[in-house]
Amino acid sequence: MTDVRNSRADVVQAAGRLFAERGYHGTSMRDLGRELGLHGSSLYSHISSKEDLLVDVVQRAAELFEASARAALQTPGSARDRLRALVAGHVDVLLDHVDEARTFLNEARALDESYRDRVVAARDGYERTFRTVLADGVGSGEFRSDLDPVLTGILILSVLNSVDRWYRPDGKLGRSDLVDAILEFCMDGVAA
Amino acid sequence: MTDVRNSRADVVQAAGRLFAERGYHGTSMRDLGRELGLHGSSLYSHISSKEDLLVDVVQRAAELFEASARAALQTPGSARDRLRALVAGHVDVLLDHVDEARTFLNEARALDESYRDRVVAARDGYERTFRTVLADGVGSGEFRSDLDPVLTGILILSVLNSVDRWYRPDGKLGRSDLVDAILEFCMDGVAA
DNA sequence: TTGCTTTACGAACGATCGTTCGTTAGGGTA
DNA sequence: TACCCTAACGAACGATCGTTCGTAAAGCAA
Repeated sequence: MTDVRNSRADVVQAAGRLFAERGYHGTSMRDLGRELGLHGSSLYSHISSKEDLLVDVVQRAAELFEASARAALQTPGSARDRLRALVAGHVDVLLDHVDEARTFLNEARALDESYRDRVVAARDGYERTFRTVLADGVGSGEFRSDLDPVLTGILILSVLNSVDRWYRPDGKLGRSDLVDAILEFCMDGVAA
Repeated sequence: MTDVRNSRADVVQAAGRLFAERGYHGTSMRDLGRELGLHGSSLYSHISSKEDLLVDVVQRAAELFEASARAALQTPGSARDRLRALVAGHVDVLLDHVDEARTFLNEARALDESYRDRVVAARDGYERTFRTVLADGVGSGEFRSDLDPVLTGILILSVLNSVDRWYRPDGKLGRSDLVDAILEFCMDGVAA
């Protein structure tokens, strides 16, 4: 009844799950097959290599982060509002797509050079979005004038990228509470 | 001449380097041998299994972090002084022993259950040190009374554990500048 | 000198790796 | 009905994995 056959998307999703949990090199094609109730060799009906899977997962995460940043930049209002949107968007991507995000953050080194370069470029561009908003806020007088946008952007992203390591959505800390807490922790060092 | 033969410590150190760079599963014994100018099989004159190496590297990092925390706790003065010592000590361990620290933080999942449990316990104890100092500061009125020691400890450690991902010691930001910047970023959200 | 210990070699082991290939089962379309 | 295409099988490939073993060279102790 319900589809017993798998699609390429199913394979990519399961790959993201295992790559995030055990790492790319810690996941064999037979492991991945077992996750879907398949033989390892059957996966090649959907993909052409294991690295293809990693590329797909990482690319998907990159797109999600980029889309989130683009949306946040279009938030009307102050630089602080845009920073808030950036942070909230990052948390959303991280928590709604844990596997892809984790793989993006931790397993990109397993890609070979050309793909890895693209990941680094994506990461740089994303980080630059934070820097830009921070610099805007400094320019408009919203943030402290001696704030270093580069360093502050890095520190905020450090906090954000660790969220999935400790946050449990079933606890008493709801997601919006989480975003508020992070903003408070970071913004207090930012406010003018 | 200078010793041409390797000791167990050499092997463990090289293992830390490769595990940090490529991950445990991404490093073969023959890779590790090549790093030392040896055949893969020769490593077994020094160790009894690959996992032994991971245990050694991770254990060494755990000891370094624990020793740093113990020393910081004995710093005389205010809670803020002890927090400063904790942060500076963490940065020192992270930057002076990058490979062990990175492996400790990222590759513990490759350990089998009993060892992994011990790493988690060590991590919890270390985190508890931060919580304790933060709670002390709240109790003494140094830090904001509504500060959540658990959450704040996690956020500070998030910043700290990412340092090795971006900090380059040859840049214009010296190590003490780095510690100051982190403290400022975190403490502003902490001060009463 | 003789002998012991440490370190390294290099062939070889079985297991597992990513992947290929010929085949088959089944649902959708004509 | 006949056809085709997708998804899956399962055996098998060569490569590499962690590891074992018998051996040899070198330094130190007797």
